Amino acid sequence: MLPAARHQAIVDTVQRERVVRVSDLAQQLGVSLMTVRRDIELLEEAGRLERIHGGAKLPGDASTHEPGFELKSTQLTSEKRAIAVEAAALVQEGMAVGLSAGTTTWALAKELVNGPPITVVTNSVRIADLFHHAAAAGRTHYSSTVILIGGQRTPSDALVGPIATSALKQLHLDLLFLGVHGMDAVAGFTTPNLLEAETNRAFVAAARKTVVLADHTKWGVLGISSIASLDEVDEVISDPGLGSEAQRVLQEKVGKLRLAAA
Amino acid sequence: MLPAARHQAIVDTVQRERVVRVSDLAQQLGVSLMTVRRDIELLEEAGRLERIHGGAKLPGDASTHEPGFELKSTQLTSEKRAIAVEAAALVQEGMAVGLSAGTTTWALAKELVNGPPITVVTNSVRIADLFHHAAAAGRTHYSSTVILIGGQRTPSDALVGPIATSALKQLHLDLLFLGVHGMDAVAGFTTPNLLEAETNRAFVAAARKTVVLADHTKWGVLGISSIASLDEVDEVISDPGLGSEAQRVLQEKVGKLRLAAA
DNA sequence: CCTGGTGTCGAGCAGCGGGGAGCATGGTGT
DNA sequence: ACACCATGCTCCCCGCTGCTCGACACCAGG
Repeated sequence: MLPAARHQAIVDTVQRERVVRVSDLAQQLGVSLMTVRRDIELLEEAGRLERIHGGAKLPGDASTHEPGFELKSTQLTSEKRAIAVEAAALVQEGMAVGLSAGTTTWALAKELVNGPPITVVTNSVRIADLFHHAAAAGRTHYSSTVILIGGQRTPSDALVGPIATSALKQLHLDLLFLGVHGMDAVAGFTTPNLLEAETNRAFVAAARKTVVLADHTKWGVLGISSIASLDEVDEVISDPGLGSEAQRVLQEKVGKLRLAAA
Repeated sequence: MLPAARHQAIVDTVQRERVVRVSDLAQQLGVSLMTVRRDIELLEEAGRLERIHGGAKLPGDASTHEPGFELKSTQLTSEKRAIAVEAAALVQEGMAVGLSAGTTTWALAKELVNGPPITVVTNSVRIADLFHHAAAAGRTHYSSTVILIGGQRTPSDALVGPIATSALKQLHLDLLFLGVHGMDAVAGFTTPNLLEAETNRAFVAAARKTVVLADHTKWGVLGISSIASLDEVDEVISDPGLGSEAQRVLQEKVGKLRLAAA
């Protein structure tokens, strides 16, 4: 067994198991404890793993095992927050408001819990949680009604599938805020998750007015599945980082474009 | 068990259950109370959880000292667990299993995450969370499919209302585990929440076989709303604390009564 | 409001298992 | 044959763990 191959095997194991002990590796690879320790020392210097007492673990694994959400929700917070504030201004007391799953809509939800009482319809467990906890803590005088659409849960905490779409068919929304993964001049609004796209299409169908929330980094990004073409939505809220060409296209196709200053 | 793995397990448990007690963690992880306390201390410094008397909770979670966290978590846990273990034995790989909201069904869910892969249908956000986190942590080889029924959220974390009932009409369950607030010779199985009762009736209608989980303290308790009469369910699982008169009635009306020894 | 009982918390100490330095050995390339 | 490198071994140290005991928090009863 060559050292390089052994190193690779160790890294593989750590990535697979998240944490691994020196003694297990030694037995599994048929080498001594010392050798494994030295390997781990080297690999730590190379930044491929992190050494801990008794073994090794993934580097920087101190955080949650859902890297997507936590990371994304800290990224671009100022732009997202500005977009959320702008969007919240569209909401009036008593409205039935739809919120798709996503980090930008989540930022909006954080604004809305402190706003006037409304009826919220969402397929995001996290967003429903947000309102639920706010109501439980009594932070809002009159609490909003939250309807969580059912279905199967995706890794990004969205509920999708036939249950979700058929539930949406029964509902009518005054206003839908849609988070997207990408927007493009020809492909329109897209997401990488097929099931989520289907659910979002149902959301759009149920809403009288659709507003897309997307920061400027979303322009030109294509997910595999289309949610809607540009002219199917009524408004886009983005931020001033959006290129002038993108602004022109959106202005023309969507009709209404709002740029939220951070 | 490596410290890092243990820390991860603790954080997972806290995120899944919102509140955990030191003693439960110690037993579950096979380490001493002191070790768990020290781990919790470290994890608190890292901001991954918050320490409370007797255990730990999610950081920033409003459900600080709900009236009787102490009480609720210690009360009847052994009976509930015994009932849950007994119930879990009825579940076989690939089944479509319904779980109503409630603490007893939640205890059952904790058993089921480590069991064979099944399809779970529930209206409890907490139970869905449980499976979701277990799957994300990769603790189960083949993860179960979880369908969360939508609707409005009650204070006890159940999703109810027309959305929930209409979603249940589309589904068929091999087996339903129903948690109830009270059972009585004449009133049958009852709950204090009208909306929850309606949803639970929809659950019963969707299931080919219904099993009620209820510890002995539920006997003679009446909620305002009836879910089902005694003869409408196929089996009751309770504990040996159940009075002999109650045993006789249940045996006669339900047909099958199982008492789980703690 | 006070008081007792139960259970939890924290500090200190001892045992144990893993970590690291230095040296001997074997295998390989020159 | 020689030099070099990787490996394994041994001894000593250190961190982790569990135990014990005194202090404190929470709950129940008067």
